[in-house]
Amino acid sequence: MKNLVIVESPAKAKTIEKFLGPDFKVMSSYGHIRDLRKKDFSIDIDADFTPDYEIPAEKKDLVRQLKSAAKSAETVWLASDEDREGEAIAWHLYEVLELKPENTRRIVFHEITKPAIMKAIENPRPIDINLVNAQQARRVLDRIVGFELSPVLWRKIRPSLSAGRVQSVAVRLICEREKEIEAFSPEPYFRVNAMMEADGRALKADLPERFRTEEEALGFLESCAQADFTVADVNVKPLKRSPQPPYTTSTLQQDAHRRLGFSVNQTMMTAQKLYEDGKITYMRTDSLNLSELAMKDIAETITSRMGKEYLKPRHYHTRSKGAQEAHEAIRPTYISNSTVDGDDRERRLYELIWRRTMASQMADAQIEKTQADIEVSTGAERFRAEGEVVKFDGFLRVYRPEDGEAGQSMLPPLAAGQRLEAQEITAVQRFTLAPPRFTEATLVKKMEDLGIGRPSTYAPTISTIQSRDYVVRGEKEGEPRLYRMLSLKDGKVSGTALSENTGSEKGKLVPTDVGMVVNEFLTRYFPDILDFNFTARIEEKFDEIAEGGLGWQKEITDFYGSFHPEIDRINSLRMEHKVGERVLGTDPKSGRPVSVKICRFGPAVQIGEATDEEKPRFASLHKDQSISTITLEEALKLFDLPRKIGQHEGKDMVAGVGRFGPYIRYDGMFVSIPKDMAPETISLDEAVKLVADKREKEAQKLIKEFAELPGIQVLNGRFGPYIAFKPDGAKKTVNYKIPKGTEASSLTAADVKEIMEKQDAAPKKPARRAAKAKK
DNA sequence: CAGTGAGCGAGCTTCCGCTTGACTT
Repeated sequence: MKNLVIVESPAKAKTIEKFLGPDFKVMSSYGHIRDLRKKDFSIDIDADFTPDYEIPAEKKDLVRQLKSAAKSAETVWLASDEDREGEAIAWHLYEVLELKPENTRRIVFHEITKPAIMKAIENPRPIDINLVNAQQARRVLDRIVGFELSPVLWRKIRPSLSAGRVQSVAVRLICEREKEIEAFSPEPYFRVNAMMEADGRALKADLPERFRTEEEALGFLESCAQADFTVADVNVKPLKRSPQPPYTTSTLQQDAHRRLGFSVNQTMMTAQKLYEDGKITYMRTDSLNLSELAMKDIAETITSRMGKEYLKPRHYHTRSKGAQEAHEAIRPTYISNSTVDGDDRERRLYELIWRRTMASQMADAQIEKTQADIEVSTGAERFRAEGEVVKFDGFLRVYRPEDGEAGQSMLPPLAAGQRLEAQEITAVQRFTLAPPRFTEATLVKKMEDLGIGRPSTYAPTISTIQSRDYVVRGEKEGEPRLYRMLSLKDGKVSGTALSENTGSEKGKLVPTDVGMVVNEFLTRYFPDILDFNFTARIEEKFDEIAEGGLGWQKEITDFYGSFHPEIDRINSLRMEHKVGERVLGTDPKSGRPVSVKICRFGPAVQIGEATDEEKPRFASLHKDQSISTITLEEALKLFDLPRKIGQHEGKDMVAGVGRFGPYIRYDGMFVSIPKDMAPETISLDEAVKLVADKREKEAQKLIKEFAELPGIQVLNGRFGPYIAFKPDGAKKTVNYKIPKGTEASSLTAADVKEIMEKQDAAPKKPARRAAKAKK
């Protein structure tokens, strides 16, 4: 083999191989091939922070293949991305594959086009060890922060918690926003608008002033009853609107959320599919750049479809902090395809990308904005009517901005001095708005603004803070709120009370008690790490390392020198109360103190102290309760459960609330209590019925068992029939799936045995680190 | 969420950034 080219992504490898011809074999590293060992700290502090790298098990096979390919190649071309991580990947490849300097070349290209790649091949350079060292500094710092901070949380708050340079700041943003919302009290005001008529044509006008009270609003409406309305002046001015740049990961996530209702994860999965199918360019990017070739194609498409007056080639420059711009912006690979095959999501996301890309190279929209002020004869206030006429649609032809005034209607022709007829004037009560909770997409935007996280980590970070129980996607619908509406029609003012929904948390990111407590703790004791500018500041240091002006170990030594003593200090602090603990008062029955805090299994109430003679009693908070708001009464009420409802056939019937919600316990079995009943009030009769229903269901559950296979049952489960096996004396059952197309009721003992053996022999898939890992 | 409802206590948990798997029970 003559040439081996190694890139990071297999989809990229496939494309490049086509450009390069038969003398080149192109393989992929699938990202990093080596990292710090997963479990241990893996940094030798005493040996100048020497990292202990390993090839993860799942990469061993790949590395073997790369190594043998490299051995038989005359020249190896390391073509990983041109950024810090890419340079490190090249270096790790060089080391691990034991490459030789004389036949190794490092090349880079920002766009996957034949000329760009040919040019790269003609301009190889050595591996930039300074850039590699900047990556090592980044990697080592993140490990130090994460692996020293997290254990502090285990000791002081709860096991298995996590903290890190990125996730902890993300949680902080959400917690602080929540505190702003809690501290906010909405102020009512009245907003007035009018439906008017000019020579038989309707127009809408608003009053720029707001009224603070209903009395003031009423007074104004009443004064309007006798008033004349006259156009005072009409102001027409041209307005230019320009398109937005093409998508990056972050803006695509935001726009797909707003316009298509996609979660950040959905967007990334869909984009990944489009990328693998060769329909769009790489989807994890912070670059606004379009290749010359793409610009040319887009220009041609615009010209041929819409005419050259719609074309305006534009180059965009990124403003985002820490952008590394190793790729292009996200764009269609072939702009002439305005749609693609695929499922619904793929088609919609593609179309969005196509529109935004096209628009980014199109002419400004020319708009004529008309503004008319309307005098009220009885007072100084003036109504204002606004209208827009699009003189030339430009980029609006393919992409409409979501927010903003686009779409305002036209006004009928108006002239100064013209009299208008008021049809109806209404004053509607509104309320000042608290700052909005973050959605996944707006959190990503904020993180990008702060330079925290990278395109490849936005979606995973959002998953992490949710799987750690720091943050949940809100489910509360909000509450109805009454508001007043006053209306002036036919000379009479009438008032109505209306209701609207407010405070909905649906789909918004809401901090949990654990999230709040962890955030309070970290911001108090580690303010430097939690500072919104921490990442930006160390990025400057990493840049210096990359430029060769600073040794990476020196930088890490400095950081560790100030960070680690703080860890020791906080660990040794003896705290009288647990972090986040709130003392509610005393239990009137026992006279012992009552407090709420984060316990091993989450937020809980505790009566008494561990040092007391009698052991403390515990009760978990309900899902809708919070450490910060629960009262003593509510807390004590939690100890009313589990409650003995009575006896049935000589056995106790007990109601309680567990990890999976309200339940009835009877004769060693548990039955969930449905939503329309409560454990506090459920009657013995109701409970008996629930138990009977469950027993009946249980009876239907068993499809088959076999005398010769003890402990094995064929059962009817939530997802259909399955085989359950409980080894003798074991606590847990092991389940096996029944192959598709097999009738469960006709299974024989031999069939079952065979299914089980087959699945036992099948290789287990590597454990996924997901939310399921929790107990 | 293929069963379930803490507390014993040994041993475990944890970071960020590159990449895609093989699954839909």
